[in-house]
Amino acid sequence: MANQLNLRIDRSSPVPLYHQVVQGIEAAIHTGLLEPGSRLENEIDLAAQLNLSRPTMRKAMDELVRSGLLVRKRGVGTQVVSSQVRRPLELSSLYDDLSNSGSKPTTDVLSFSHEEADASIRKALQLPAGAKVYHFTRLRKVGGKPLALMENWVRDDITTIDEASLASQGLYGILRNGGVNFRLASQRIGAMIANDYQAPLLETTAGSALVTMERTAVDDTGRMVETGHHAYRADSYSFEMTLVQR
Amino acid sequence: MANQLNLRIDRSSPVPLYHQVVQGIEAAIHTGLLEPGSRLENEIDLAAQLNLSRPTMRKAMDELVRSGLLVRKRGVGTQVVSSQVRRPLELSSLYDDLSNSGSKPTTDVLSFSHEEADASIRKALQLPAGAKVYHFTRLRKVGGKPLALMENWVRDDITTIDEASLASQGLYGILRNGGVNFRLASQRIGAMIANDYQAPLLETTAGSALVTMERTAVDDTGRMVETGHHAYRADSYSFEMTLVQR
DNA sequence: GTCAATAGTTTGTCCTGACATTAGGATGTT
DNA sequence: AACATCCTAATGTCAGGACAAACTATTGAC
Repeated sequence: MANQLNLRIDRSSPVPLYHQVVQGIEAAIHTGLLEPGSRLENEIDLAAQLNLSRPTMRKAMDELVRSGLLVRKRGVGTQVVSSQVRRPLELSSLYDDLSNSGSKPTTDVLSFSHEEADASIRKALQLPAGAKVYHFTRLRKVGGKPLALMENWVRDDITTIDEASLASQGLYGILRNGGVNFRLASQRIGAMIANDYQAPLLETTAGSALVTMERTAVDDTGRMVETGHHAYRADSYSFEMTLVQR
Repeated sequence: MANQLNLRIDRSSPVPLYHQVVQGIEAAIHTGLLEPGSRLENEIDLAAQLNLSRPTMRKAMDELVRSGLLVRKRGVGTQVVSSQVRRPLELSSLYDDLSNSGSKPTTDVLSFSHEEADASIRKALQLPAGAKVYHFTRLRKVGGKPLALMENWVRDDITTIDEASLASQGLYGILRNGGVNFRLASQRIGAMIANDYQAPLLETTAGSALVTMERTAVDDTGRMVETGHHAYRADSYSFEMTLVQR
C-alpha cells in the first residue's frame, strides 16, 4: 500500500483521461517505481485518489492488462506482471523499428515500376482487372550491412510514390504522410533457404537461413493498401512478441 | 438498416451478455450473414434492439475491433472488415491448433528427465539455485509425417509430468489440467538451417530451412511456468497472425 | 489440530445518463 | 456552378451507482 503512483491528471488536456492513466502507470513500471509482482491498490481507491470514476479507471487498467503489463484476479487484486516479457509486436514498419532502436537504416531501391497488377496481386489487394500498382524491390541495410530484401506492391489510387522518397524513408511513413490510416495487417512468418538471387544481395551464401514474412495491410476504410514479401537474414533478425490470454 | 442479426440474448446464461453479443456477431460474419465491408447499425439502435445498454454493446464491439473483425470510425459507423485476414495468433499449443484444424497429431517422447536446472534455464524461469525442472524432447507428427522438434523445460512445483501423458496429449493440456492458468507468453520467431541431429528426425536433409520459436509462458500468479525451443519444418509450418492498430 | 462454514475484499458485469468530437452531407450564398 | 457554413448522425469519453462472483482469511465446530 501507499503506492504513491505520482500520477497527475490534466483535465484540460485533449488526451483522454484513461489514456493519461495508462501512460502514467506505464511510466511508473518502466522507471521501476512499480516493481514487478507488486500489487496495485484496488480500483475504487485509485479512482478516488485521482478524482476519476471507476469505469474510467477500469478502462485504463483494461488497456494495461491487454498489453500484458498488468494481471488482474477477481477477489485478489491487480499485479504488475513480472517484467522480462517484451512489448507486443506492433503494426509498424521495419524502418520505424530500426530508427527507434537507435540504428540508422538505409535503403537501396533495386527496382521500381508502375504497372498493371497480375492476378495474384489483384486478389491479394482485392483490385479490379486492369488496376495498376506500384511494384518495387528494396534492400534495407543497417550500419552498411544488408538485413532485409523486400518486394512490395502498393495500390496507386491513394498517393503517388517515387523512387527518391523510397530511398529516403520507410514505406509506411510515405503512406501515412499520404493520408493512409492503417488499421490492421495480416502476416505470415516462415523460413526459407537463400537462393542465388538473394544470397549475394544479402551478402551471405546460398543455402543460409532466411526468415520470411508476407504481409497485407488494411486501412481504416477497409481497403487493402499494401502487400509484400520480405526476407531477413536469420542471423540478424527475428520476430519478438507477447501473447496475452483473454 | 434491417440488418436482422438474428441475435438472441439469454439473460439467464452464465455467459456475460457482451460476450454473447461477440459470439453472435462473430457467427454472423463467419456464416456470411454479415458481408465484408457492410456497415452495422449504430450502437444505440443495436443495443435497444437487444434490450442492452450502450456500454454493454460497446464492450462487445470493442472486443471485435480488437480482434480485427470490425472497424469503427467516429461520425461514420462500424464496418465489417474485409475478410481474408486471419485470426490473431493465440496463446495455445501446437497440439491444440492441430487438433482444432482436424488433424490427429501424435507425439514421440525422445528424452525425458527430472533434473537440476542449469543457469540459463534458471534465469529464463526465474528459479533459485538448486531448483529442479522437467526437461524433455518431443517429436510432433501429423499424419505420420514429422512436423516439429520440441525441447522444453517446466518447473516441477506445479504438477507432476510423466512420459506417458506427454505422449498422449499436448503440454499445455497437461499443465491446464494441473491447475495452471496461462496469462501470457513471450516468444521469438526466427529461422535456422537443419543440423545433423534435427534433419533425420524431421525426415529432411541437413541444410534445409527450419522455422524456430523460443517461448516462455507465465501463469496468472506471475510465475514463469515453461520455456522451450521449437523447430518446425519450413515447408509445413508458418506463423500466421493479425496485427491491430489501436 | 483439522476441517468446514462464513464474512469481507476485490474485481466482473450491467445499467442510466450526459456531453464532446468528428465526418459527411445538406444548405445557402456568392 | 463553386464554395463556405451549418446541421446531423455516429462514435468517443466520462460519471455514478448497483449487484454478482470469486478468492482470502478468519472464525467456528468437531
